[in-house]
Amino acid sequence: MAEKRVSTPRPTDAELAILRVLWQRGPSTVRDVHQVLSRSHGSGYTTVLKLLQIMTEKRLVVRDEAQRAHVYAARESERRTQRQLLGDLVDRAFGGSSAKLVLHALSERPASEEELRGIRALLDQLEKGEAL
Amino acid sequence: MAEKRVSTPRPTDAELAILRVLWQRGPSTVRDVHQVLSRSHGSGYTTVLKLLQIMTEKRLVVRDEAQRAHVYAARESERRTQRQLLGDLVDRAFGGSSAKLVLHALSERPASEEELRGIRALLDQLEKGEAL
DNA sequence: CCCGCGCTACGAAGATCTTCGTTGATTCTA
DNA sequence: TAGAATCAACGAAGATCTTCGTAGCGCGGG
Repeated sequence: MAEKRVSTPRPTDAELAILRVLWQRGPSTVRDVHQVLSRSHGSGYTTVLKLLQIMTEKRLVVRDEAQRAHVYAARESERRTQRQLLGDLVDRAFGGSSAKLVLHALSERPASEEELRGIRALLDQLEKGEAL
Repeated sequence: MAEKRVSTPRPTDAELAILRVLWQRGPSTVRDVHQVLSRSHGSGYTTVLKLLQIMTEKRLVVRDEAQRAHVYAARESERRTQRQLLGDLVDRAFGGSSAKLVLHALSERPASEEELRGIRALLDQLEKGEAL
């Protein structure tokens, strides 16, 4: 008897590239996604199609077959997926400490003034013990 | 003609598990690594050996063959590897914005008072325009 | 001296990922 | 309406990852 996947698996690199297009454009056809990706990626049409078919099986995306050109949409929000990926990385490489990760991230890639203000605001909230 | 890898590739999950043992224990034999991993992982001895051999080819680790039981050590520091993994994730999933990642990380997993102070200190430095 | 144990090396199998060619069906158009 | 364009489906190939069985070597104990 086959196991039933309880949660969506971690998207691979190619799958994440597709998800980013879907998050950015909203529900899209294979052609839509392919045209965006072909610029940066150079991947063929049927490659994108196959990926989307597999992602449908994996339940990373949902497919609307009402029209001849099926319309795909990301199943999980960008935000939620980012959190999952972060959680994975924290566990796999940072021993579970998100603060360590934050320090690395900030020292690696400078953020803008405005972004830093946003982080300070969040710190303030956290120190007040407020839940998010 | 084969291309010469200019930088070490991104470690896979299994490879990262081994690297974490090496970072924690320092230079170790296959047996050492295997004993640590077999508790949590259940992986066989020759599996760990094979991984370490491949990681040697990929230059993720260095091997000292002076003794009959070779001694392996991580080639890149834990810190540097963590930065690379973070940079990858920022590019692949966060559109290059490390600030977005920080916000997610902090709101996902609360940090301690002391850790928050560390982050504030770093923010101060960044706002003064100091390089790191 | 010789056997067995610990160790490396090798190769192969199975899984997953990524790619794309081909086929056949549907829709458009001249 | 016939041919062209568009599309989903399928399968297969090649790459990488992970696993482990087996072979072969050297060392140490009996």
